[in-house]
Amino acid sequence: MTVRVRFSPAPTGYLHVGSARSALFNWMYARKTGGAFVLRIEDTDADRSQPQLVEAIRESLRWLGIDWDEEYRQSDRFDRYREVVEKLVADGRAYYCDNTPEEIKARVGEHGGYDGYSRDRGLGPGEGRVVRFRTPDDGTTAWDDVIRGRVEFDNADMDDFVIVRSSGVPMFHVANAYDDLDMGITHVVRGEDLVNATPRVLLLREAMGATEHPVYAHLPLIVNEQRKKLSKRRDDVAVGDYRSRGYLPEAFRNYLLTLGWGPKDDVEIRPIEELVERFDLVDINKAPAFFDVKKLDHFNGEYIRMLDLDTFVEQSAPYAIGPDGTPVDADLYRSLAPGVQERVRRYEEVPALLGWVVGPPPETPGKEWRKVMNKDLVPEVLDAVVARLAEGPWTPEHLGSVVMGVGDELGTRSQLPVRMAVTGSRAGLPLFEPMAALDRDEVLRRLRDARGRL
RNA sequence: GCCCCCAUCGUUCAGCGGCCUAGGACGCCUGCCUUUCACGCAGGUAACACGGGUUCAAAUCCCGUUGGGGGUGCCA
Repeated sequence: MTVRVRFSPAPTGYLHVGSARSALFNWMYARKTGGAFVLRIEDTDADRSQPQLVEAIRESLRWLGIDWDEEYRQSDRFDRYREVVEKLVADGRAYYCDNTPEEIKARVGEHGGYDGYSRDRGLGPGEGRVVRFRTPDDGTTAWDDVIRGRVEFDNADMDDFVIVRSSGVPMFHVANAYDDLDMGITHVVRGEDLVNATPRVLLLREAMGATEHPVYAHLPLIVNEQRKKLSKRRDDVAVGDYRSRGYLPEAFRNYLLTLGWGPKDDVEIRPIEELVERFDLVDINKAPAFFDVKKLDHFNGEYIRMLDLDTFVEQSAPYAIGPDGTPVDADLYRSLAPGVQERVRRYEEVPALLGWVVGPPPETPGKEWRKVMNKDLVPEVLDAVVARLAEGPWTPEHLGSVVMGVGDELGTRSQLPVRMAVTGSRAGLPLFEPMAALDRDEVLRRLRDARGRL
């Protein structure tokens, strides 16, 4: 039997970290087994689904290198769902119900939820009527989850849930159950927040005549520092945001994979092919995992440093800009790039490294400034450097020998105060090459300004 | 409230009854390299939630406690 998995997002928001991880694990499994990966847009809720978000989701998946073999949209399939629902009604497995939300609230059954009042009233379709699935009153519904082991629910705890809205539009459970059946999905890999939906879908499948069920694998949730499920509201989770902040898709994908799973040989950062080869659903962890941006940054830094120089320059060039957006000269950037490459963990860090080359240096926090500039001999260093830089060749080599020479003569570290004066920071790129790219007057002005502030 | 689930360093993955005086990675700390920072290299810090069983032997199996999470929609 060939494996068929699916990723089924609802287009109610941008692709976020949690869904991306679900998509990724499905994709990994399909690629590992040579199976098919189906993208199914679950847009049955017309009020909340936004068509333009479908393209945004597809775009984020593509960015992550997650490609799909088939694509469907549930809104194209309403007729099919209505047809199976009619069959369910005819078979006595579902029924029309005219109870209003207020009435439902009053009608709470023994186990909570709707008490099934309309079950045998023989209602037909009509204005304001929904279709409910008639859940069994006893017995249990269970499955062997690849990740969690056996999970069991008492049918008595499930109320007769709505499967078709009063608007006539089918809902999640039917659409999902029918599509998995119709599309021959063999493995359902999704977030743990969906476990409670599984018995309902299983019951629905049986009512639709299914004799076999897919293998279910419920992924542990990705949580924030409060250990709560990542939420679009509270947390910074849109995949697109990571993209624009300068994370590499390979790094992001690789990091995502280490949440809930890891290769047995402990080598975490490696080509996707090797990860696919070692991946298996049964090895996925049960406990929720915290999305640790610090570790993501480390992964991203590693991936950035693995890039060949041309690729790095090409990808990071848009970030080589000053405070007002002025781009750094392309040739200059290229010559500076090796130094940039080993210093950034995200491309968005690039401007801080060389914005001072095309714009004013950033305002240095007073504490930082004093730490460097309140040292002995700083005035002497700055005075000497200003004096000796007034003329002479304007090359990195000469700047270096002047600054270092002053330090040698005065027996102090001369680079730090000069760096602080010129770049506004005590940390950064090797100083003299970018410094030589500034005008002599500009450098002298910055040095004198700093001297004046002492 | 009711239903379902989870529990190893601060974080993450490993460990599926003896190889564990618990390993890797991130973070953090120290040192080396270096007249900045970073990279790199060498070290270090730090965990089996608790209580009962089972067993010759438990981080590993069972039960309970505690703590945490998910769900409980005419959302998916």
